Amino acid sequence: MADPIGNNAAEQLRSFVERVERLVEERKGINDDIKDVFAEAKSNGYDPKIMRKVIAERKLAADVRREQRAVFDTYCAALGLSDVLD
Amino acid sequence: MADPIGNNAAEQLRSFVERVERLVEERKGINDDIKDVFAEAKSNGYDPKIMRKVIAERKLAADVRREQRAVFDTYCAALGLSDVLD
Amino acid sequence: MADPIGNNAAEQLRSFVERVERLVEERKGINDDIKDVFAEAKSNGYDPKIMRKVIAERKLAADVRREQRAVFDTYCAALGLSDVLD
Amino acid sequence: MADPIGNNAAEQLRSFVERVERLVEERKGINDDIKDVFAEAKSNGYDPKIMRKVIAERKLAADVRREQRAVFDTYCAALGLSDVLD
DNA sequence: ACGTTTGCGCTTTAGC
DNA sequence: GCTAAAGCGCAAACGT
Repeated sequence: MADPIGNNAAEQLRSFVERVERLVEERKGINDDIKDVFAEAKSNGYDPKIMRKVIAERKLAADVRREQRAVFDTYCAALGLSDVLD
Repeated sequence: MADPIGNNAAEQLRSFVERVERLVEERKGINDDIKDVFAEAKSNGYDPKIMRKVIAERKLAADVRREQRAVFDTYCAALGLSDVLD
Repeated sequence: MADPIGNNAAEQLRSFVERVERLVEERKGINDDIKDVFAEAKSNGYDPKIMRKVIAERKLAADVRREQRAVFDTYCAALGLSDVLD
Repeated sequence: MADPIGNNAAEQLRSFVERVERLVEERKGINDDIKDVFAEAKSNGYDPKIMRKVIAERKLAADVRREQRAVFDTYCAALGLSDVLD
């Protein structure tokens, strides 16, 4: 039986949609894992709320560092320097 | 040298924090993957916006089905029936 | 004594913050009022839980109507019609 | 025409429901006002995100103070002291 | 009075 | 960069 044009397209679209749905499922799983870790930490006497603050702080610090590094790299490139911090 | 009390706690806390940070990283990776799929679909001529609508619709339908199934199970349990749809 | 630059800014910021805090207080007051109404209704023999369901239902209906109206307006605009329901 | 029993009840119920709905409307208005204040602050160069943090901090401080005051009052009462901080 | 469950507001994230 | 939407934590409310 011949494969009508449009059928392939439908299959392809279906494939894309299902790939996204699969990834969303995975993401949900990870979110659940995160909740589990906080719950476990809490049962060990740590305050989840404060932990979140700490994590946010570390993330911010990392972002700042990344940004400074990017500026530094830009300057090095502008000056024709090989990057000494590699 | 002995391990002072409090040090273990610090290590444990650090472990929890890093586990969360690792999971957040994974989640970010998945988000990127999702974006990639949409980009690929778009380059194949599919409209990402409409795809999102379709996915949302499918999710909603799945939720409704899940809900109906839950009600059905409740009724079966109430009637002392083994669940024929298992 | 002169008013140093930066002091005005601090005052302005303080003003914004306090306005928000005042509004949050008002909101809390309203929430308390709502609780009072439910309590009064309950003491008159009405079931708060069912009342909440009714209110939610009415809200949902209103939202749906609003949404339909938005779609209608969109169509009117698309067709270059002045909106007859204004 | 006589007023059947139950009609008064219906009116009363309707009154309660509408009072709640009215309060919910007011609350929504306040929420909008809060958004407006943040928007205005932003247009004056203040960062709403940081403002929120500041407000949360102040609230926390106020709560702590309130809590300490409550404990203090309790102790005063337990010791038969009139509360010197009134 | 406590634990469970639902609704609300906030935060964060993604798209435009 | 801004605006809209989804996910999350939190708090109040109901049942035990």
